[in-house]
Amino acid sequence: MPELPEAENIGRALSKFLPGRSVCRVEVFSPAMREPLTPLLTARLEGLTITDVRRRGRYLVCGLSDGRAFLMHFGMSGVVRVEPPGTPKRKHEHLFIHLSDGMIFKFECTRRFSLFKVCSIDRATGWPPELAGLGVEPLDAMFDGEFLWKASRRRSGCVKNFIMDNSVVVGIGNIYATETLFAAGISPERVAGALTRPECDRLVREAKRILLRSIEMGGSTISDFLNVDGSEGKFARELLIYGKRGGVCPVCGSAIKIVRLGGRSSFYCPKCQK
DNA sequence: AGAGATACCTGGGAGC
DNA sequence: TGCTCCCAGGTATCTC
Repeated sequence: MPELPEAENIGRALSKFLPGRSVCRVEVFSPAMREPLTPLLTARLEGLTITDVRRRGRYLVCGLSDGRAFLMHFGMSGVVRVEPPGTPKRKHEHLFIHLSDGMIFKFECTRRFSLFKVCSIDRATGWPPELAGLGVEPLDAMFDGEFLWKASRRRSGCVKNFIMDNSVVVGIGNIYATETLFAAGISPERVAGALTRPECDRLVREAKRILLRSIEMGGSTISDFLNVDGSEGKFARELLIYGKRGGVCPVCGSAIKIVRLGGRSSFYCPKCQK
């Protein structure tokens, strides 16, 4: 499932391919994902050139020559492909954008949690208004131990839900939150407001390390721009605790426990994580 | 304001 | 084999 590292890699690949190409025609096959796709057909995109591709959290923003942009989010199952004409349409491909060079930009989403819409760009922020309210980028220098410590004061919820809160820090989903807490030796059930300053330092350090490692691993799976997918890449092999139902801790051998937090399964080692 | 629950959606797996 | 049920996930929205 695409999380921040996947969005980063898809964005990097698309930023080498899309800018400079123009939209010839838009084809919509399904009425809705997270929002209806039909407005794309009346958005008069034909003739507009894609100017740039930027990432914010798990969103990608593709600038257009008229000052507007495409806003994309991959939900859980979003896949982007660029293919030549004649390639058979897959079952869950909901949108084709025919480009000036004949290639077709395709958006696939099995579970329809993805977002694809045309939006404006706020002059003050340089980003779509839809993205106002997002928290800091986890790889930004602003995201440090002091930031996390201050942001967590008087927060009574558990630390796992706190670091997954997109209004605090963006792009840390269930998998990376689980792995980060394991690496930092902090129980997912700890009250966020009770974290110590050194614990916040560890959390931030491990989150950055794991995200960067995952970006690096995913990068090598994108060999060309004909198949820019959102698969998990090789990092999935390096998961130490996420999804290890019935398994044991790779550090101490204790049985891995599962607790449901915020409606999501949280794997942790009761001995290594306090 | 913050926290928790719920809905959205589909495919895959378990259990009968 | 075929049916039902549950689970996975991010985000928006609702309630308390």
